[in-house]
Amino acid sequence: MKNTKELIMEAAIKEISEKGYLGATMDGIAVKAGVAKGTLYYHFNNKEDLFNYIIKEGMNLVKNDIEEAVANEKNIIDKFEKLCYMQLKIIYDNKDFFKVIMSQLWGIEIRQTELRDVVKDYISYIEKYVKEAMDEKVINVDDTHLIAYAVFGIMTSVTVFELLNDKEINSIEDAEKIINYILNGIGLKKQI
Amino acid sequence: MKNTKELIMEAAIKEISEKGYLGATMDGIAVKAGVAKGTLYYHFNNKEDLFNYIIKEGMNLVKNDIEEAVANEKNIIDKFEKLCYMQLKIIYDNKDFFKVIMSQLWGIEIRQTELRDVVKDYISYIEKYVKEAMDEKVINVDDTHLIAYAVFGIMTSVTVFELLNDKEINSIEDAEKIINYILNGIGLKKQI
Amino acid sequence: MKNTKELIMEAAIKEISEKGYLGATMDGIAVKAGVAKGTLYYHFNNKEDLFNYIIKEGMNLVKNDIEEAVANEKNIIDKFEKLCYMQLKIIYDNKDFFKVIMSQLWGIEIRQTELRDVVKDYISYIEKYVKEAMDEKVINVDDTHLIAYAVFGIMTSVTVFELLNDKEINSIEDAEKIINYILNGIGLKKQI
Amino acid sequence: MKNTKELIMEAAIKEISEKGYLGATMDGIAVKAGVAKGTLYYHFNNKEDLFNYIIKEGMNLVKNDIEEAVANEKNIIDKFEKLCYMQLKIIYDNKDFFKVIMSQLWGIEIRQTELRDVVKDYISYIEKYVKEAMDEKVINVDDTHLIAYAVFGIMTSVTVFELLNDKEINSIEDAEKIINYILNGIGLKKQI
DNA sequence: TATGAATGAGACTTCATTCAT
DNA sequence: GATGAATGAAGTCTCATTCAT
Repeated sequence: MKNTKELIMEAAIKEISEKGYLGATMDGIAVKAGVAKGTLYYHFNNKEDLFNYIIKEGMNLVKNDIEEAVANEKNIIDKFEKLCYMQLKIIYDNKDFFKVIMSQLWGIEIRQTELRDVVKDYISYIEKYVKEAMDEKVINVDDTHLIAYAVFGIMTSVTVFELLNDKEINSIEDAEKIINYILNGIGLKKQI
Repeated sequence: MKNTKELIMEAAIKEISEKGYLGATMDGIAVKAGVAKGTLYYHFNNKEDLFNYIIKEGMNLVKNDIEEAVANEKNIIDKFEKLCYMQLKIIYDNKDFFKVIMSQLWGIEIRQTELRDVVKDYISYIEKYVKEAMDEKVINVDDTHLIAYAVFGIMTSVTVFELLNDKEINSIEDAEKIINYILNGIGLKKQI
Repeated sequence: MKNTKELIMEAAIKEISEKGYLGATMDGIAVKAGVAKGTLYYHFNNKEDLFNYIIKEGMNLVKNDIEEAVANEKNIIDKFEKLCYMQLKIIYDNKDFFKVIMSQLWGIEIRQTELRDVVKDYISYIEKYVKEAMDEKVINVDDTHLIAYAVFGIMTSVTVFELLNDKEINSIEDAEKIINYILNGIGLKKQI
Repeated sequence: MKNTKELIMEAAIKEISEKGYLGATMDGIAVKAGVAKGTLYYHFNNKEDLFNYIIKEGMNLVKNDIEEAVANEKNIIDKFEKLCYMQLKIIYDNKDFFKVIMSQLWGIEIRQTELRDVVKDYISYIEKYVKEAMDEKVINVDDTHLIAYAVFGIMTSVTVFELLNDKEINSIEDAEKIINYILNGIGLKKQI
């Protein structure tokens, strides 16, 4: 059985994904979590704290999931493919969380600059694999930094896609199409 | 000399790009525009009207700019390249406007679903060229819809890049790198 | 006719004198002033600002009134008597204001240390006259600082008196009794 | 070793002296007492009960201390001097408690009118000695009531003094100066 | 056309109090 | 005796909107 803090986190992700950080109300979160408003403040200092907690906690889960899956792969090509696959899968499984991330990326508020640091961290993580692949000569790009962002951009476009088309693209074929596109773009050739 | 309505529009774009739609205040916009708060209500019915006006007006300018530039190109390859180039250029030139777009894309409020229609329209416009290129056999993809979104995603990743790195990538070389990546991904071969 | 800001000030003094700073509510002040709650925030940044404004403005009025009255007296004895008389009169005329001062003197909050600075200033002002009187040999005390505080204490005791006895002591005889007591205490001898 | 209820009382006096009755929180008191919040409610019905208990208990201790000391004196002059001395001493020894009293004297809440009754009681007690001294012709005043309040006012001014000057006046000389001033004011002549 | 004082609904937050353990 | 998670009433404050000038 879930404890109160977890209930609140899930409710907050749902609420913020729907209304954005400012549009989300503590009342709304409380109702969604099935607790009294005061309870939110028993577990978190304030709205911003709750937000930051969600982001950090959420990103940690994402990273751990990917790290674990990628670790099982042997060569860099499979690793990179797995990385893409896992990221797509995680976006599918946590659409609300990613909507929170994407909607809060823009702007000059402190919570947003902090959020950006978390995302930056994550993209560095992607770049690490891009570099590795280039070192092993299986791909050929001249700006790993830029490429890492492009990979991230394609990924997020999936969320945009779903948002704009009101339909889900969670079949394996769709995932493969996207991954193919990414791999093509960086000239990754499968070694036969 | 700019008229009052234009001053307000520019101020609103700046304010909303910094704070988001909800974080932006009519007070803040009035100050940035150098007019009294009441004046905003003389020119627009309310905050949402002002927002919608900005989006529609802004997107029209973007489309016209692209259409005009692309029209001058003869073959589909050049057209597609020009499309990419123009979109990057416009994003560079109107960063604040694109931040508004990106930050408001997510969520279930009416203004957001309306905004999404505008963006959907724009992506359809990209897809038109993808299809055209495929019909002419210069590229080979099996899901033009998905590809159009990926192209859009790469574009937006540029904005993310700048946001996260606090530096501008507005040199021609950077643009070319990105465009190359996009073209590679769809297997576009320059005809010699 | 009084302007809105004055209405708010008077209402705030009344409300705070009755309930203390924390017990006073912005709602209560708004009702007493006959304006909407938002109007308070149009004229003052927040509750603390409103409080500080009242204290500073109020003390200035008090000082000006005293200064003016004392200036008309020729010798130091008359001046000192006038000072006492004026202070009593002002306390009578502005009981609510002095209740605010007295109730907020104690405690470690910032607004309270700021208030204390204002009061300290005022007591220094009393001490100035004590010193002057000692220099002219009409009184004989060995610690003007302490005496100034004692004078202030007697004055405030008047407020305590009224508070505790639910009756007013605003007759001239009462005032003279108190003044006499003060003068006796410092050994001031009327020069015949 | 102190029992829990005593720990709570001391913590409450400290907390209320710092923040006032309304500013003091049950949480803050619990932390200062080193007990859980619920424990406060095991020992007291509610915040107001805790407050009233402190006031009554505290004032009883004060009165007993004074009564005991004064009883040892033979003639009225010594008694009166002792009374003043004891009161100053008690104020010095229980500054926090007196800050609570002084800060809560003003206002129209029930707890405040109850507190005033306790203080009124105490001042009557002073007046008793003023009357006695007058009956014995060692002092000469025409309004014992008013004088009792003035004496109380001078006493409290000591607390104000310390508060405003951030320094303690607990030397015997200081005490004597103040007592002298009081006695002078009422024309008490030491009988040789 | 433009202004800015005034409004009030609704948000965040605090905190005395309860109660199952 | 003692605890601390949970509650919700009530407070401060924000801000889109109105309207007389």
